[in-house]
Amino acid sequence: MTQTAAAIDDDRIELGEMAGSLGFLLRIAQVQVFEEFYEALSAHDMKPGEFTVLWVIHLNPGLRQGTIARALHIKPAHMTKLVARLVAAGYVSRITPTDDRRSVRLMLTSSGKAFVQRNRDELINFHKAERSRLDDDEFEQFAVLLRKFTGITEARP
Amino acid sequence: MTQTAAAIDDDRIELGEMAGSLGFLLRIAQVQVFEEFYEALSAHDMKPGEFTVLWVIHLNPGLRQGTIARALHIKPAHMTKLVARLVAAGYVSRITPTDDRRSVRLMLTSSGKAFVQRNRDELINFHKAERSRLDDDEFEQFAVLLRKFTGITEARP
DNA sequence: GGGAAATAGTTTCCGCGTAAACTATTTTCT
DNA sequence: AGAAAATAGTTTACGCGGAAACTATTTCCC
Repeated sequence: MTQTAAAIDDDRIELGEMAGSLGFLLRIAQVQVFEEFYEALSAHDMKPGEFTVLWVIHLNPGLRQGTIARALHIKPAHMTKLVARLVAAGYVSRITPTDDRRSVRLMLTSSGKAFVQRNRDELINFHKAERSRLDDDEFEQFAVLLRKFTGITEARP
Repeated sequence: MTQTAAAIDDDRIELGEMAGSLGFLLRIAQVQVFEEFYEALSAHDMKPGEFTVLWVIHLNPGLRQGTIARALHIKPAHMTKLVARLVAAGYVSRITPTDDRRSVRLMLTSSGKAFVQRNRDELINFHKAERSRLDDDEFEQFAVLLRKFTGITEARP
């Protein structure tokens, strides 16, 4: 019997083995991070996925739209719309190269560069140790394990 | 200049400091876990959030719907629909207690109990070390850090 | 060279999850 | 007691993200 005391009194919830489930824990963690991100960024009217794409274009100008989508686990259908928003916002320009007219290569506009420059610290590193329940060492270890778990190394293998 | 080589050759993406962003890493990790979960569970026609709720009801029968929602970071509006699906599937019954007729308390039906019993291992512990890139120690350490990061201890504080 | 297959991206349509407004009930305050 | 405020959950309307089908272009291969 895993069952715990009656629990009809509220706000005392037994999670049991669920507290050992990575799927569950990751979902909660992600929601929390997302909420913080939103709080910090809603002023800029930009969503996490959008800034991530902006950032990757910043570091890899001229990459094909689909390549970025694959790396960030964004589905093509969504990528089309996401890029359209960034273009509409004036941050990104799409270039169809002559050697493969099916594809689209992405660049930052000067406005996009300025935005990334202006917000890089706030948006990328706002998850510093001091703002979380982890100390510096734990924070770093956490990031290491996340990278290993996801298969992300410093540069894509 | 953080910028890396031209990168017009595809499939070699520079993530830069993004690889140190918890928000980014958590998103990728969550997508991967979600995909595995789906693969394993689409046969049962059940989504992660739904099973989580089923599980929590299993461990805490008679809890109020809103209490569960808060603990699992599910918004009330969504909770209503999610519970409706579980009721429609015959797994959950809703009880309006006489002492507070605004509230709804949730119980598993016998069918719901059977479902949880039948699928608990597959659905909760399918993320064992052998299936991930982490070894046993790393896996456990990862879970510990996730719990600390999210503020989830064995029993809700 | 020319049709078949593959590739890049887009469009259409749909479900999940949310915010905001709403209903019903209970609690608080005077 | 009775009005005002708080609480529980629902309904409505909407945006994000995805699957499937589609268009355009390029590559394969006979």
